[in-house]
Amino acid sequence: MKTFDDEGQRAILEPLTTIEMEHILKALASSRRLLILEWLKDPKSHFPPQVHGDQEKHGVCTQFIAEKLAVSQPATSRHLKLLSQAGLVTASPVKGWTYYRRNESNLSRFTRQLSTEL
Amino acid sequence: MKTFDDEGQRAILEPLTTIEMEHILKALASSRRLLILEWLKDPKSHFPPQVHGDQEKHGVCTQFIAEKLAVSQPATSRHLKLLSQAGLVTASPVKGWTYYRRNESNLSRFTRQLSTEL
DNA sequence: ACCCTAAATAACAAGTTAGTTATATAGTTA
DNA sequence: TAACTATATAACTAACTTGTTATTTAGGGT
Repeated sequence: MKTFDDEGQRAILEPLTTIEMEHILKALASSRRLLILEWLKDPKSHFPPQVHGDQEKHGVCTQFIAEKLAVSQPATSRHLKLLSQAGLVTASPVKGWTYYRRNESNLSRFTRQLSTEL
Repeated sequence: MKTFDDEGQRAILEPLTTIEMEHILKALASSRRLLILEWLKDPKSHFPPQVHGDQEKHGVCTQFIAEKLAVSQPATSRHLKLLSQAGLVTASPVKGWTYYRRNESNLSRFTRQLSTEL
């Protein structure tokens, strides 16, 4: 549930629950998943050019991430699912591919809240 | 290794390594350990008065934390060891007791770095 | 319809985490 | 020294995580 402030610009979000914070921390407590988030900051410099979807706009397909992680496609798929369930990345399924990109607003919402609550 | 700025006031610390960041995230990815950190913000309101060491100054003894967590003393000891190894709490062994208190500078160093790097 | 590709899911093995009880260690006190 | 207390460690078990390979699902192209 979210509301908007007077200017309707910045979303004013409910604070993340303790359980959500814990899920996010678990999602981040993995060198592989931290790497994925790091790479997704700048897809162009970390992944080969994508002939189908726009990397900047929709994100990077699972295959590319699996190759760079050097683990199997199913293992990669699970890492991405965990990140996605934690709200740290957004999945965009398009024509057989699934593209993943960072969810910047949730990432910063998390770090802001952690800074004040921890 | 740390150096100090011109006024010698605030410590200027080396940034935490990726591996240290990951250890901290793993230490935080536990509801039990998050609770401990929360309780240690205000020992007086969460623990019985301590006749031996000063709670504010040295921290809270293992027993009290074990009782409040409602898990065994050894399990509690391990949780505290993980937090301590991650640098998030400081252990002060005094006369048979070990007191644990939050390491505020490391906690804020971590949240600051996470905010910029994540 | 058939084949091909990408991704997700299922089933399983290996390693890690988190709990337990029992024991060892260290300091204090009678 | 012996007894008592607080904590840490050892040994074990159960549950969770993370990897694998095999299979299923879903789309697109011929």
